[in-house]
Amino acid sequence: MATPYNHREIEQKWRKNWEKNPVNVNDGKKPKYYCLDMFPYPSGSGLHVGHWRGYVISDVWSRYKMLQGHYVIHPMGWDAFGLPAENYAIKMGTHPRKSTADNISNIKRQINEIAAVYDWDMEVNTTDPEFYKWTQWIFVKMFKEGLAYEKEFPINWCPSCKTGLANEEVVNGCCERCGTGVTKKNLRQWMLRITKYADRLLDDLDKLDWPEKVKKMQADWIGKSYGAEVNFKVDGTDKEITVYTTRPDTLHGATFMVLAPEHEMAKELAVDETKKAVEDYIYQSSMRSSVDRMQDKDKTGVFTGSYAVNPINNKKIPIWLSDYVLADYGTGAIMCVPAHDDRDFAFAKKFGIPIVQVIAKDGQSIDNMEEAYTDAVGVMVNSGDWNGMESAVLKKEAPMMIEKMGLGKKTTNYKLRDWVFSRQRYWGEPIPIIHCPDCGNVPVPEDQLPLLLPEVESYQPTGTGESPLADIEEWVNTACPCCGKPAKRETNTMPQWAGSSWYFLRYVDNKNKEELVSKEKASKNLPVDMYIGGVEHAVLHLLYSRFYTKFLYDIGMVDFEEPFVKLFNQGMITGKNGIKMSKSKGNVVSPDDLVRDYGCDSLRMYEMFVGPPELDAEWDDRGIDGVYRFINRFWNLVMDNKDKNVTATREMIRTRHKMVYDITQRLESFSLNTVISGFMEYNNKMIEMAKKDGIDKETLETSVILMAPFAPHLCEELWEAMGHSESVYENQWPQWDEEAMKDDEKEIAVQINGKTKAVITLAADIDKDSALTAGKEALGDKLSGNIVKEIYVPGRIINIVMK
RNA sequence: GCCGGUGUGGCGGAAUGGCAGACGCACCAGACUCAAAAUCUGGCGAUGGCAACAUCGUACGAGUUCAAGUCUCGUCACCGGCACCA
Repeated sequence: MATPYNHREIEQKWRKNWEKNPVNVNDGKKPKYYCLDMFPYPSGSGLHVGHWRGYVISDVWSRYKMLQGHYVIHPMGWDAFGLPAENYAIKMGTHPRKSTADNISNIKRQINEIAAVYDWDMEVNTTDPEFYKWTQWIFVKMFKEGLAYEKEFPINWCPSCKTGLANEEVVNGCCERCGTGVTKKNLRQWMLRITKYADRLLDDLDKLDWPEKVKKMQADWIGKSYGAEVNFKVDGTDKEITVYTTRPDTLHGATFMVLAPEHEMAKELAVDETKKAVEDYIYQSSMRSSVDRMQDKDKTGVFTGSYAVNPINNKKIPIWLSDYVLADYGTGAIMCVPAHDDRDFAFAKKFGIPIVQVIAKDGQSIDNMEEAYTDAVGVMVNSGDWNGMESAVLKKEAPMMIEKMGLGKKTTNYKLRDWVFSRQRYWGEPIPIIHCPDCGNVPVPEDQLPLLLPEVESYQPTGTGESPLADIEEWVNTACPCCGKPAKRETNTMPQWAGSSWYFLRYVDNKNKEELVSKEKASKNLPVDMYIGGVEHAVLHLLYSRFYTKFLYDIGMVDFEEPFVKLFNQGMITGKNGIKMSKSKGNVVSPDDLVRDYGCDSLRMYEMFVGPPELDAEWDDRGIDGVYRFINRFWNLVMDNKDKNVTATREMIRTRHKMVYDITQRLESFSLNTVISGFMEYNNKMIEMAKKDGIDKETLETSVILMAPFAPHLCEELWEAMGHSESVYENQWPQWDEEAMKDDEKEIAVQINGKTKAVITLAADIDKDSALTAGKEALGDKLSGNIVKEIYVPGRIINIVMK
């Protein structure tokens, strides 16, 4: 018996060896492959087995690509700005820089336990001034291009985090981070004009090899719709109100109009009798939180006292205010066609407004509509010249027709809003803008970047909704770079997304003092070939990164428009009953003990074995025993047979080629759980063969190479034990030969009417007639009655259909 | 409400329309052992039968097919996303 498997010794040994002789080196000849992990926020609680899974997936993929002859760019870094460190600072008085550094060193130690081929020379940290210099630089560039602008308007405000939020950060009316109900607050904010890129962000989704689900989520978020803007005159005045509608075909059915309470004309439409009610309604709406507005589906509203004129039929229709109309979508005003829109219908019913049907469903007009008919299917009625037209046709043509008639114009709309980019917090990149009374907003000159984040005494946001930076007078007061007169610095900081929107560019040139990334290195190493991370970033991070990349493309910094060619979202590892692992739930499983008891290789393989990588999986410690046993059996098989000089039999050769084929196919389709079960199956098969005739060395060596992406220490050790002085990663990924894979004989199920009655073994190349004859023979007595049909699927099945 | 996804043994899960349950966990029995652990061998969907075997079985109901976990239609359940977007 050979030495038993000792994971501690082996793993220590190879860690040291790899440090001296790295296995993933850029010799300048190999083609590059950029495999990127979503970089972590260095939280205080460290890594659990769920984080491991993602990092193991990307490392398996990286090592597989290495074996296919690539130099793999596989970096890691830290998304280290953000609220937790700042809140910790408020509570404990520790500077975020200190707690962040501590967390990073702890997590780095844990990540090293994974034994991934990360290249730490490429490490980046978003809070490093040498990094955020460029985060600020991009902002200055955007400002100069007119993409960053200031605006005062009611933004999403989290009362608990005491900061403004982007639309993307509001989930069901609550703060994405802390879950507190979001309110509106009127504040001066920095905005990024992401809407200017809406069409490109939408259209370029087609180019991406991403999960359809994520592409759809992004498309839905951008929310492009086609329709028309129609102008309505306010009766008795020369004022006009413009509405946006996707259903201009129903224009004749518009019997009232509703404005958002925040609409600029809301107040002036009130007449003496309605003035008080209108002002009350506007005030009440402003006080309601988003959650409130969303939960309460019951329509509220107030009549302004004014009327508009429907331009298509000159009918007078009342103008109402209601908070079901959103101020920041379309024009903040809508025409209401209660017969063909659910919300308008509910509103009209509640307030007794007439309902006029303009599309006849199934050619019928309905007298007392019970619900709105929202399909654009049917013939137009009550619609003047449009009567008799098909609604579906009219829906497409109406925008152009309306434009020709001079009633409005054809237009498109998006749900995507500009990005609220400023935060009233300390631990983020200072926005490099100086407010000068004479020159207006002046960016900090590029040669003066980075604008360092100053020290503060208190991290607590100020009561006025300003950042703690506002309290540092000597920092705030500065000279205008333009005219030299006294001016004030912007005190807001950037959101956490600022650094993560471009970090993947910096890895490949992280020490460059002159440029964000040199053009040469960018075009040589990017874009990212494979991006691996959780699906929770399907909208925010991925959309922002795409936006930044397109901007950098436009200003000539990079020569690609999409940062991530391929995307893989791994599922979450949960505790029992699918409960998310968290410190507060007490169900966090730390990898540390498992690595100690079973070894890194066993944990890596078990992480892959728990289930399909794209699905969530409940963690169960017990399963790792199975993987550990498998590794031991494999170890013993190789160690006991490596020196026996067995000549390969036909069966051994066949098994080897089949193994290469199966494992490669499963890897290519990212079915990593079945790769592991495949190893187990072939291991069982090899053990069985070894018992009979021994096993040849080439088959053993092949299996070691195939397993190397999954169990690196084990495979290096076995490879060395088999007499090789170079690393197992010096090999090329094995190839299979179709001919060699072919079986001589096949087991064929013999069925009557689709039910298996016998199983026979036939020569693989048998002809149809002989196969059927053999099949019928095997059935014997069971074959009674009239044979209607005989089916032979080579290598699989014989089915005799009888009456 | 709309849009996705999923539904298979006690459990995790596997099956290019072709023998459902690979592989593993747990469990049961046997071997080894003074004994236990470890290891090895065998068993392990349900019902009936001593047995060979038979019947049923992939959420539920229809359908297409020689053949359906897989394709089509409908229903239910759970998960995820969006949610008054005019």
